[in-house]
Amino acid sequence: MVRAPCCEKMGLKKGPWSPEEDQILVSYIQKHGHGNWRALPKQSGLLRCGKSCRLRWINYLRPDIKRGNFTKQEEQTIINLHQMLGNRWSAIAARLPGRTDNEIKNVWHTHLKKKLKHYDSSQDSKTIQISKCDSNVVIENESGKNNHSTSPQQCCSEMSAVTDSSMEKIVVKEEIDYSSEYFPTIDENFWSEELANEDVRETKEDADAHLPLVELESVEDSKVDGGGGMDFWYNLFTRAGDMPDLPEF
DNA sequence: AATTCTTACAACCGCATCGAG
DNA sequence: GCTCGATGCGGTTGTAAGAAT
Repeated sequence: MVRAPCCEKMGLKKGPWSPEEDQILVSYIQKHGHGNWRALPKQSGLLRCGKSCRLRWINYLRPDIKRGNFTKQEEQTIINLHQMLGNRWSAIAARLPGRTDNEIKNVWHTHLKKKLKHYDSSQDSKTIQISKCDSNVVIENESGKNNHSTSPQQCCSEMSAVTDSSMEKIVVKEEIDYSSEYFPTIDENFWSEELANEDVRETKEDADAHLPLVELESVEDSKVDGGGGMDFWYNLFTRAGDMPDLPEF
Protein backbone atom coordinates (compact mmCIF):
# COMPACT_ATOMS: atom_id res chain seq x y z
CA MET A 1 0.00 0.00 0.00
CA VAL A 2 1.50 3.28 -1.11
CA ARG A 3 0.54 6.44 0.67
CA ALA A 4 -0.76 9.13 -1.66
CA PRO A 5 1.23 12.36 -1.72
CA CYS A 6 -0.42 14.91 0.52
CA CYS A 7 -0.90 17.46 -2.25
CA GLU A 8 -2.84 15.09 -4.43
CA LYS A 9 -5.88 15.77 -2.32
CA MET A 10 -8.55 17.52 -4.35
CA GLY A 11 -8.01 21.15 -5.05
CA LEU A 12 -4.55 21.52 -3.57
CA LYS A 13 -2.13 23.43 -5.74
CA LYS A 14 1.39 22.27 -6.53
CA GLY A 15 4.37 23.87 -8.17
CA PRO A 16 5.86 27.35 -7.96
CA TRP A 17 4.33 29.85 -5.60
CA SER A 18 2.78 33.04 -6.92
CA PRO A 19 3.53 36.42 -5.30
CA GLU A 20 -0.09 36.51 -4.13
CA GLU A 21 0.28 33.20 -2.33
CA ASP A 22 3.53 34.39 -0.77
CA GLN A 23 1.79 37.51 0.43
CA ILE A 24 -1.04 35.53 2.00
CA LEU A 25 1.36 33.17 3.74
CA VAL A 26 3.61 35.93 5.04
CA SER A 27 0.81 38.08 6.36
CA TYR A 28 -0.90 35.10 7.95
CA ILE A 29 2.25 34.00 9.74
CA GLN A 30 3.04 37.54 10.82
CA LYS A 31 -0.40 37.77 12.36
CA HIS A 32 -0.90 34.31 13.77
CA GLY A 33 2.43 32.53 13.72
CA HIS A 34 2.72 28.99 12.42
CA GLY A 35 1.70 26.85 15.33
CA ASN A 36 0.08 24.19 13.21
CA TRP A 37 1.26 23.84 9.62
CA ARG A 38 -1.44 21.37 8.83
CA ALA A 39 -4.18 23.78 9.79
CA LEU A 40 -2.50 26.86 8.35
CA PRO A 41 -3.64 26.52 4.70
CA LYS A 42 -7.28 26.16 5.71
CA GLN A 43 -7.15 29.07 8.10
CA SER A 44 -5.26 31.34 5.73
CA GLY A 45 -7.24 30.36 2.65
CA LEU A 46 -4.29 28.98 0.75
CA LEU A 47 -4.87 26.05 -1.58
CA ARG A 48 -1.66 24.36 -0.52
CA CYS A 49 -0.82 21.56 1.84
CA GLY A 50 0.77 22.42 5.15
CA LYS A 51 3.99 20.82 4.14
CA SER A 52 4.28 23.04 1.11
CA CYS A 53 3.55 26.13 3.21
CA ARG A 54 6.16 25.18 5.75
CA LEU A 55 8.79 24.62 3.06
CA ARG A 56 7.99 27.89 1.33
CA TRP A 57 8.27 29.78 4.58
CA ILE A 58 11.43 28.12 5.78
CA ASN A 59 13.28 28.17 2.48
CA TYR A 60 12.16 31.41 1.00
CA LEU A 61 9.87 33.74 2.91
CA ARG A 62 11.41 33.79 6.37
CA PRO A 63 12.56 37.35 7.13
CA ASP A 64 15.99 36.24 8.36
CA ILE A 65 16.92 34.50 5.12
CA LYS A 66 20.15 35.79 3.66
CA ARG A 67 19.85 35.86 -0.11
CA GLY A 68 22.56 36.11 -2.73
CA ASN A 69 25.77 34.28 -3.46
CA PHE A 70 27.69 32.39 -0.87
CA THR A 71 30.96 33.96 0.23
CA LYS A 72 34.21 32.00 0.12
CA GLN A 73 34.11 31.80 3.88
CA GLU A 74 30.63 30.36 3.81
CA GLU A 75 31.67 27.83 1.20
CA GLN A 76 34.70 26.89 3.25
CA THR A 77 32.46 26.47 6.26
CA ILE A 78 30.12 24.22 4.33
CA ILE A 79 32.99 22.09 3.13
CA ASN A 80 34.40 21.76 6.61
CA LEU A 81 31.07 21.00 8.19
CA HIS A 82 30.21 18.55 5.47
CA GLN A 83 33.46 16.78 6.14
CA MET A 84 32.45 16.61 9.77
CA LEU A 85 28.77 15.87 9.50
CA GLY A 86 28.17 14.33 6.12
CA ASN A 87 24.86 15.12 4.45
CA ARG A 88 23.22 16.53 7.53
CA TRP A 89 22.17 19.69 5.82
CA SER A 90 20.03 21.00 8.61
CA ALA A 91 22.87 20.67 11.07
CA ILE A 92 25.14 22.49 8.65
CA ALA A 93 22.52 25.17 8.08
CA ALA A 94 22.26 25.68 11.82
CA ARG A 95 25.87 26.91 11.72
CA LEU A 96 25.28 29.29 8.85
CA PRO A 97 22.92 32.05 9.92
CA GLY A 98 20.47 33.06 7.23
CA ARG A 99 21.12 30.04 5.05
CA THR A 100 18.70 27.16 4.68
CA ASP A 101 19.41 23.48 4.48
CA ASN A 102 17.89 23.38 1.03
CA GLU A 103 20.08 26.21 -0.19
CA ILE A 104 23.18 24.63 1.26
CA LYS A 105 22.30 21.29 -0.26
CA ASN A 106 21.86 22.94 -3.64
CA VAL A 107 25.15 24.81 -3.40
CA TRP A 108 26.88 21.62 -2.40
CA HIS A 109 25.51 19.66 -5.34
CA THR A 110 25.93 22.36 -7.95
CA HIS A 111 29.23 23.94 -6.94
CA LEU A 112 31.19 22.51 -4.12
CA LYS A 113 30.95 18.80 -4.90
CA LYS A 114 32.32 19.36 -8.37
CA LYS A 115 35.03 21.66 -7.15
CA LEU A 116 36.06 19.24 -4.43
CA LYS A 117 36.06 16.28 -6.79
CA HIS A 118 38.33 18.16 -9.12
CA TYR A 119 40.46 19.32 -6.25
CA ASP A 120 40.66 15.91 -4.63
CA SER A 121 41.68 14.19 -7.83
CA SER A 122 44.91 16.12 -7.61
CA GLN A 123 45.30 15.06 -4.01
CA ASP A 124 44.80 11.32 -4.42
CA SER A 125 48.23 10.32 -3.30
CA LYS A 126 47.77 12.09 -0.02
CA THR A 127 44.85 10.03 1.19
CA ILE A 128 45.11 9.12 4.80
CA GLN A 129 44.35 5.58 5.82
CA ILE A 130 43.42 3.80 9.01
CA SER A 131 42.94 0.12 9.47
CA LYS A 132 40.39 -0.18 12.21
CA CYS A 133 37.24 1.59 13.25
CA ASP A 134 34.79 1.10 16.09
CA SER A 135 31.28 0.58 14.87
CA ASN A 136 29.49 0.80 18.18
CA VAL A 137 30.31 4.01 19.92
CA VAL A 138 28.29 5.49 22.73
CA ILE A 139 27.98 9.21 22.68
CA GLU A 140 26.89 11.22 25.64
CA ASN A 141 25.92 14.82 25.23
CA GLU A 142 25.61 17.57 27.78
CA SER A 143 22.10 16.60 28.72
CA GLY A 144 23.40 13.20 29.66
CA LYS A 145 21.36 11.45 27.01
CA ASN A 146 23.17 8.58 25.42
CA ASN A 147 23.05 7.95 21.71
CA HIS A 148 24.12 4.55 20.47
CA SER A 149 25.50 4.72 17.02
CA THR A 150 26.01 1.70 14.88
CA SER A 151 27.09 3.42 11.72
CA PRO A 152 30.09 5.60 11.13
CA GLN A 153 27.91 8.10 9.33
CA GLN A 154 25.49 8.36 12.19
CA CYS A 155 28.15 8.39 14.79
CA CYS A 156 30.29 10.93 13.04
CA SER A 157 27.35 13.20 12.59
CA GLU A 158 26.77 13.23 16.28
CA MET A 159 30.37 13.24 17.30
CA SER A 160 31.15 16.36 19.17
CA ALA A 161 34.52 15.96 20.75
CA VAL A 162 37.71 14.02 20.93
CA THR A 163 37.35 10.33 21.55
CA ASP A 164 39.57 8.93 24.20
CA SER A 165 40.77 5.36 24.32
CA SER A 166 37.60 4.12 25.97
CA MET A 167 35.53 6.04 23.39
CA GLU A 168 32.60 6.35 25.71
CA LYS A 169 31.98 9.92 26.68
CA ILE A 170 31.73 12.95 24.52
CA VAL A 171 30.81 16.28 25.99
CA VAL A 172 30.05 19.51 24.25
CA LYS A 173 31.91 22.55 25.43
CA GLU A 174 32.27 25.60 23.23
CA GLU A 175 31.50 27.38 20.01
CA ILE A 176 34.16 27.26 17.33
CA ASP A 177 34.82 28.85 14.00
CA TYR A 178 33.98 26.20 11.44
CA SER A 179 35.28 28.19 8.56
CA SER A 180 38.93 27.47 9.03
CA GLU A 181 40.58 27.49 12.40
CA TYR A 182 40.25 23.83 13.23
CA PHE A 183 40.26 22.41 9.76
CA PRO A 184 42.92 21.84 7.14
CA THR A 185 42.82 24.93 4.96
CA ILE A 186 41.82 24.55 1.37
CA ASP A 187 44.35 26.47 -0.63
CA GLU A 188 43.81 29.06 -3.34
CA ASN A 189 43.91 26.41 -6.02
CA PHE A 190 40.55 25.18 -4.88
CA TRP A 191 38.93 28.56 -5.29
CA SER A 192 40.69 29.36 -8.54
CA GLU A 193 39.95 25.88 -9.88
CA GLU A 194 43.46 25.73 -11.23
CA LEU A 195 44.77 22.82 -9.32
CA ALA A 196 48.44 22.50 -8.81
CA ASN A 197 49.87 19.02 -9.13
CA GLU A 198 52.60 19.36 -6.59
CA ASP A 199 53.37 20.93 -3.25
CA VAL A 200 49.75 21.59 -2.45
CA ARG A 201 49.64 19.72 0.80
CA GLU A 202 51.93 17.66 2.85
CA THR A 203 52.79 14.22 1.57
CA LYS A 204 51.08 11.08 2.85
CA GLU A 205 54.17 10.23 4.85
CA ASP A 206 54.18 13.66 6.43
CA ALA A 207 50.51 13.42 7.15
CA ASP A 208 50.83 10.00 8.70
CA ALA A 209 53.60 11.24 10.89
CA HIS A 210 51.48 14.10 12.19
CA LEU A 211 48.21 12.29 12.71
CA PRO A 212 47.88 9.83 15.59
CA LEU A 213 46.19 6.57 14.73
CA VAL A 214 43.37 5.39 16.92
CA GLU A 215 42.84 1.75 17.74
CA LEU A 216 39.42 0.82 16.52
CA GLU A 217 37.45 -2.24 15.63
CA SER A 218 35.89 -3.54 12.47
CA VAL A 219 33.14 -1.69 10.69
CA GLU A 220 32.05 -4.57 8.53
CA ASP A 221 28.42 -4.31 9.50
CA SER A 222 28.25 -0.60 9.31
CA LYS A 223 25.91 1.10 6.95
CA VAL A 224 27.52 3.92 5.07
CA ASP A 225 25.51 6.16 2.81
CA GLY A 226 26.45 9.15 0.76
CA GLY A 227 28.13 12.30 1.95
CA GLY A 228 30.89 11.91 4.49
CA GLY A 229 30.93 8.12 4.42
CA MET A 230 33.73 5.87 5.48
CA ASP A 231 36.56 8.12 4.35
CA PHE A 232 35.35 10.79 6.66
CA TRP A 233 34.91 8.31 9.48
CA TYR A 234 38.46 7.21 9.02
CA ASN A 235 39.74 10.72 8.79
CA LEU A 236 37.83 11.85 11.82
CA PHE A 237 39.28 9.16 14.02
CA THR A 238 42.65 9.44 12.47
CA ARG A 239 42.62 13.08 13.33
CA ALA A 240 40.84 12.67 16.62
CA GLY A 241 43.83 13.69 18.62
CA ASP A 242 43.87 17.02 16.82
CA MET A 243 40.22 17.80 17.08
CA PRO A 244 38.84 20.43 19.42
CA ASP A 245 35.83 20.00 21.64
CA LEU A 246 32.85 20.70 19.49
CA PRO A 247 29.43 22.01 20.34
CA GLU A 248 26.32 19.89 20.30
CA PHE A 249 24.24 19.53 17.18
C1' DA B 1 17.26 33.36 -34.72
C1' DA B 2 16.24 28.75 -33.34
C1' DT B 3 17.39 24.81 -30.97
C1' DT B 4 19.80 22.10 -27.64
C1' DC B 5 22.40 21.68 -23.53
C1' DT B 6 23.71 23.00 -18.90
C1' DT B 7 23.16 25.06 -14.56
C1' DA B 8 20.88 26.69 -10.52
C1' DC B 9 17.46 26.49 -7.42
C1' DA B 10 12.64 25.95 -5.86
C1' DA B 11 9.62 22.48 -4.68
C1' DC B 12 8.05 17.81 -3.94
C1' DC B 13 8.16 13.11 -2.01
C1' DG B 14 8.63 9.71 1.26
C1' DC B 15 10.88 8.07 5.33
C1' DA B 16 12.32 9.05 10.14
C1' DT B 17 11.47 10.96 14.41
C1' DC B 18 8.93 12.86 18.11
C1' DG B 19 5.31 13.57 21.27
C1' DA B 20 0.56 13.23 22.84
C1' DG B 21 -3.03 10.24 24.08
C1' DG C 1 4.50 0.03 25.30
C1' DC C 2 1.66 1.11 21.29
C1' DT C 3 -0.60 3.97 17.83
C1' DC C 4 -1.11 7.83 15.14
C1' DG C 5 -0.71 12.52 13.62
C1' DA C 6 2.52 16.36 12.97
C1' DT C 7 6.80 17.86 11.76
C1' DG C 8 11.66 17.54 10.23
C1' DC C 9 14.96 15.97 7.10
C1' DG C 10 17.47 14.42 3.01
C1' DG C 11 17.11 12.74 -1.68
C1' DT C 12 15.26 13.72 -5.93
C1' DT C 13 12.76 16.05 -9.56
C1' DG C 14 10.98 19.91 -12.34
C1' DT C 15 11.73 23.96 -14.61
C1' DA C 16 13.33 28.60 -15.76
C1' DA C 17 17.24 31.06 -17.34
C1' DG C 18 21.50 31.40 -19.53
C1' DA C 19 25.15 29.46 -22.51
C1' DA C 20 26.60 27.03 -26.39
C1' DT C 21 25.98 25.41 -30.96
